[in-house]
Amino acid sequence: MFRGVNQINLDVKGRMAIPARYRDQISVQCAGHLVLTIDTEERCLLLYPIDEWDIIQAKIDALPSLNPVARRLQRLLVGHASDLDMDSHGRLLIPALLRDYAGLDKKTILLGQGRKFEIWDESNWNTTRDRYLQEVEGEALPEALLNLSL
Amino acid sequence: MFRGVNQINLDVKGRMAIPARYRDQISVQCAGHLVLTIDTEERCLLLYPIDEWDIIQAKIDALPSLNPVARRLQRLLVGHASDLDMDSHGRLLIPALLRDYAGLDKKTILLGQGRKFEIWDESNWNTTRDRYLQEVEGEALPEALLNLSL
DNA sequence: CACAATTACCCACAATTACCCACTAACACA
DNA sequence: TGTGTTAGTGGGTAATTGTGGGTAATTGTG
Repeated sequence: MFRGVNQINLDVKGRMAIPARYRDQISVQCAGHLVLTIDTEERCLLLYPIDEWDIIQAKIDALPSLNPVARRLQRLLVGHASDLDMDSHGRLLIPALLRDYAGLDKKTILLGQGRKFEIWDESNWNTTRDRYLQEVEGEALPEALLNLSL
Repeated sequence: MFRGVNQINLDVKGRMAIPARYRDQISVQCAGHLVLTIDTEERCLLLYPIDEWDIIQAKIDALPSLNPVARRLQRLLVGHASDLDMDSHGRLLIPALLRDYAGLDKKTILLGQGRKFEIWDESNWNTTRDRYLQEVEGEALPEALLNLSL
């Protein structure tokens, strides 16, 4: 289970150094083999260990391909999915197209989200997070959440 | 069960010394392995023993991830959750991003809250506490609270 | 087939963090 | 009130991690 925020600087080549504390787990789980794709709701990227991605892609493939919503998901998610490998220093080269999609330049945020990571442009993340903090208050919570005691 | 207020000074490296009376329980319960995340209502931090946190994260993970409110909670809570270990002197290094979120500089408050702790900037805590004292007067209590005998 | 652009691999330095040690303050007990 | 013990605080050092950049190999393009 991945969690936690990390501020990471991309270098001029567009490489992102994965924080050391995640590397062991990534090496064990998927031998450093990851898949990066886009998030369809927000301008951020999703980073999956290959084994987790395979499960997701299987689900997407199983959707009825005549359904337009399903087709759209297939094109967006599978279409943008890129295979990445960590280099010897635990870095990932983020493909230029995906960098553009998420508006990444230098300062980026890596967000642990359980089975996957999210990658955000730092300023985009800050504004989005502040928006979330505002919105969470006073909104109708789904029933499952009402019983959540933190 | 943790309880009580403690005024604690962070040192220049951002470390917080856990009061000695809590250390034994923390060591026994979770071998000094804790998780720190943000509170979404107030600008303070929540500190959980790892076993308590695992329960919470499992609940959050189980929420439907297409529900926007659930997504937001996942991003805020899991996204900010950082693993911390007590050092040999019972201190925790508070990550810089979380320190910023809660506005911690030197004088901080550690608040025992049952299964977890809360960490506040001291002046923020004082104003918030005073506000609470004001608000409690004359407010309508939910039924569950009316039957509470203190 | 040659050239340019990109990518993979490697090395070097800078910054951060983990670990350890030392000092001071607080407290309990005689 | 003195003494011993524990807790709190500060900081030094070594190892690890983050960052930058060079060069060779590979790929794409004309």
